[in-house]
Amino acid sequence: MLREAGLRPTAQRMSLGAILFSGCDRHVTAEALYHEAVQASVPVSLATIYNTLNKFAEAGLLRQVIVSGAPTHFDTNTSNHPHFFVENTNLLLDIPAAEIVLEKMPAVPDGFESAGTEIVVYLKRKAGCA
Amino acid sequence: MLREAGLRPTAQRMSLGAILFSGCDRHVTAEALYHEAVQASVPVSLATIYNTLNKFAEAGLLRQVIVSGAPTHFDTNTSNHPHFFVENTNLLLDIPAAEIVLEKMPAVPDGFESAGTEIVVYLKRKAGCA
DNA sequence: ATTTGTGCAAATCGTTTGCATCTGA
DNA sequence: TCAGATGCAAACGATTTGCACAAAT
Repeated sequence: MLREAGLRPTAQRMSLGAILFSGCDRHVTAEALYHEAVQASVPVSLATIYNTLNKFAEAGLLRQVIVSGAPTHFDTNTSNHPHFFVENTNLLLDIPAAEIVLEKMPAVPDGFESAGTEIVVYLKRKAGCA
Repeated sequence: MLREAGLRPTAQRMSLGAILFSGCDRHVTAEALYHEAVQASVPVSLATIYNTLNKFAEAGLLRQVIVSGAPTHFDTNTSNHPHFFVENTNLLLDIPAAEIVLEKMPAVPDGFESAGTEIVVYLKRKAGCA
């Protein structure tokens, strides 16, 4: 899988890949993945986590999701789908692509091409619910 | 205007407000607004710019726009509209709300309520165009 | 008189980088 | 052998904060 993506299959990358891709789709931050790796006794540094996540994203294995007020998240589901994000938490949720439909895409200005669309619906806890 | 928003009208806030709201709709970063203010001989510190932008946003006078790979932008157009963002620049553009239509909004999970939707279409320069 | 904002510098957070070392091709 | 990856610690950029002072109610 790494080789196919043009990445050298090193020990760390294989271990991280196993954590990320062996189960269901998931969202991680660098920090969270680092803790998981440490707990799984994967010898890896935080810097390498950042490098690896960025390489994976570059190679199309992961999708970067930027949200306001939280560190960058990476999504193992690389399809173009929107997200919910709960404010003041690290909770990022997929929205099934079917749940939201763009009626019409805006015309891209001359000389440019689209490099992807990000849609994030911010959520807050309803008043009264602890 | 400041008073209506529940903000104390100080000299700095009035000057910054004048820069932001006297012309057409615009997008600024803290750093950019700081330089503008300095050039306009407004005595203000960068920390105050940040405070002011955050207060303005909180009060609903500005809208925060988060983009990947650039500092936070603030939009004087507080209506809920999507943006183009040109990668590796600070160029943020409004997309008229009419240009994009959501067919269907995703159901908000139980116990939460929506706090706003962000839509950003990332653009890159077309290959071959310097 | 009291509350709130300001300025500065220092602190913080997330992330990247320089460099020496190691490792996979 | 040698490009590329790793680890560490230091550097970094954007933003926030603590505290003394000033200004607004």
